[in-house]
Amino acid sequence: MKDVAARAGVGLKTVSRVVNEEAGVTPDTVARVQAAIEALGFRRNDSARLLRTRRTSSIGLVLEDLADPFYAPLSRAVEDVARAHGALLFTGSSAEDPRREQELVLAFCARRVDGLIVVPASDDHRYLSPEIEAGVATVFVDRPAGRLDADVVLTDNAGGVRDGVAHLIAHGHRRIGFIGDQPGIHTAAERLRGYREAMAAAGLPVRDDWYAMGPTTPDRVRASLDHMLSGPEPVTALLAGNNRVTVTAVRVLSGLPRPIALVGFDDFELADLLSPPVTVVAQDAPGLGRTAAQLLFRRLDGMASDAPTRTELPARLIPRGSGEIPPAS
Amino acid sequence: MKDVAARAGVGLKTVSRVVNEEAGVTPDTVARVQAAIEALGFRRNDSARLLRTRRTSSIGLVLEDLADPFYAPLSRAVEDVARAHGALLFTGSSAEDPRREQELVLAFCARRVDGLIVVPASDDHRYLSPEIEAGVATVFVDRPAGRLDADVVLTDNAGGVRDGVAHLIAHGHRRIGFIGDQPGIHTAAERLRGYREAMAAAGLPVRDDWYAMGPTTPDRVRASLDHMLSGPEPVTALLAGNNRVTVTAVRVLSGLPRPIALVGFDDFELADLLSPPVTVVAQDAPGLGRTAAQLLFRRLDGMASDAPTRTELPARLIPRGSGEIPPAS
DNA sequence: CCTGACTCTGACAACGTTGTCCATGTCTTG
DNA sequence: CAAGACATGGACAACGTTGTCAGAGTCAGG
Repeated sequence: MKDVAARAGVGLKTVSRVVNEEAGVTPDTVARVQAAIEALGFRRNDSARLLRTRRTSSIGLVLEDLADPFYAPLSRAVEDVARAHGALLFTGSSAEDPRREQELVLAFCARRVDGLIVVPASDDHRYLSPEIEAGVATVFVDRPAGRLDADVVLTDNAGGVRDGVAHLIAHGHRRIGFIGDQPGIHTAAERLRGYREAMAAAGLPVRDDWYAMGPTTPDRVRASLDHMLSGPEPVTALLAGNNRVTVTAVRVLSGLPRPIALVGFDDFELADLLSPPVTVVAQDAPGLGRTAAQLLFRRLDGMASDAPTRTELPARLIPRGSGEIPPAS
Repeated sequence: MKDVAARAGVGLKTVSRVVNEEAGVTPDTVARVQAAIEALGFRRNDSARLLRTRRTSSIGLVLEDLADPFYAPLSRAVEDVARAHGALLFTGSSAEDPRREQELVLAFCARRVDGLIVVPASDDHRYLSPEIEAGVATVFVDRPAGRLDADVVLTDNAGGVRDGVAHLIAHGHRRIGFIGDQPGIHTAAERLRGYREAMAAAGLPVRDDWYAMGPTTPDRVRASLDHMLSGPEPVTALLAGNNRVTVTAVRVLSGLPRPIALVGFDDFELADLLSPPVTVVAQDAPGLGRTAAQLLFRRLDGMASDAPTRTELPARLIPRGSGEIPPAS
């Protein structure tokens, strides 16, 4: 910048003014400075600029896995909102590891991001309160923060599962199974709750061997499913608690002599091309990201100190056929 | 930091030393400083630090769409390598718009990222040469840079398609169709080349109505496919030039009275669950990202000025059945 | 007791920008 | 023509850190 000033024969501050398109510079001078910038290939150093202005125009996004088909569109939505607000996006995957989540979050804070969007991997976010007090706007998405009162944007997991189970009930099922992720994960617990509520609302019992919670590896899902199908009162329909479960379920069910009704949680590409096409309860992944990001920027634009909010986005049942298979009589 | 120094009763530089775990500070002093840091909730401002050290420990990734099932795992692989090198990752989607690509790249440069990984959306990257000369390591992925000599990591697109076509030929096909993306896109052109080469290698002609290049919207793909199937010498097998084409092709083909052999380019989840299971030529998306990122950090660690390299990763044929349907006699 | 070597520590400048404030020159108006 | 208003430009400090260097203290050996 010094070089540019020298070459254009003006003061440092004048170059700054030109770069920032501030008013109060003669067109003639502007031209001279522009020429010098061009000639020297000068590019403003935003790090320095931001050190001075104390706004980095960047936000950090921490999620479980950037490559996950659910989080990828969420990230993209966040990115779009960030772009609209002139901010750049740092991303990081926590891989469901609380320590890694914290590392990432604190690294972003050290970079002095303006705001943070976090899909919690840990259940204790008190480490964040000094940062929040220091002015880092923070929005949690998909799962609520642990031991911290902060903005959160969620899917109505319980409601979605209720709709899914109700769909199965409406098609004549009475013995319905549920396979979900580890109960410590908030979304998994919520979905289980939805399952119980829907069954209860229809006056149906829930046998202990009709539901299983735990890691959603193919082996485990397969075992749980076998168990549900071979007990004294085998289920005639299954609600799969997330997309990994759904995929494994489709594999197992396709090998069965007669089909079993299935509703999956989370939509996935090509669900409509399977046979039978898979009915799902779809979350609005881009919606979650967009909503969270918009909330973040609203905080940044002034409503900083309002009370934390909780937003719930509906899940949507997409009937495709697999939920409409009637129970064997 | 000033406050910390005052509270601990030491000089500014000593705090700096403690924060950076530099040697040569009495354990006693370290403890006092640590206590002060703790008490004040101090966190080093990396922006300032990086202004001084001229290394931001961050890299920028520009790709077409963060949410795309091909690019998401690529990003994740880049992120993992970056983390291993202690760097943070900026991401941005160009949405195949050259202007947006340039905006993102230059914004990252203004932030003084150490390096850049770019999936080109434009065909002219000369705007990058001043940055590269200024020391920003740059690696292109998936497609080569335009009018610029730079590192690039590619899939062997032509080779992959050759294998796919050879697979179809091996199963008795002679009239094979190809539907690809717009010919201006490097990967699409390469794949078309592979198709032609494989046909030529087998001594087979290629009729003009056997291949179609253009936007891969469902409508267009459907039209192209109809055309190939209804001409005087209808194709008996299809090579789909990317995953969007594959999906549409599966939809159309499943409605046909008798099946047609299909090989898709790019693997996709659940391909094995469709009926028939879809044979594909799979790219190694994480491999592309990993290789590019590793190359980037090698550049950063010293081999800055070596000549640009070109790396080609193989594509892998995954036979699943849809390519083994014999031609109607 | 002096010297030299060594260990800690702190003052200061610098990184590249922007905000503040003042100086200069020009124009308008009474 | 004088005086004030306005437009333009520049000097300087500051943002929060680190690199350089030199000063202060400690210790061992002569």
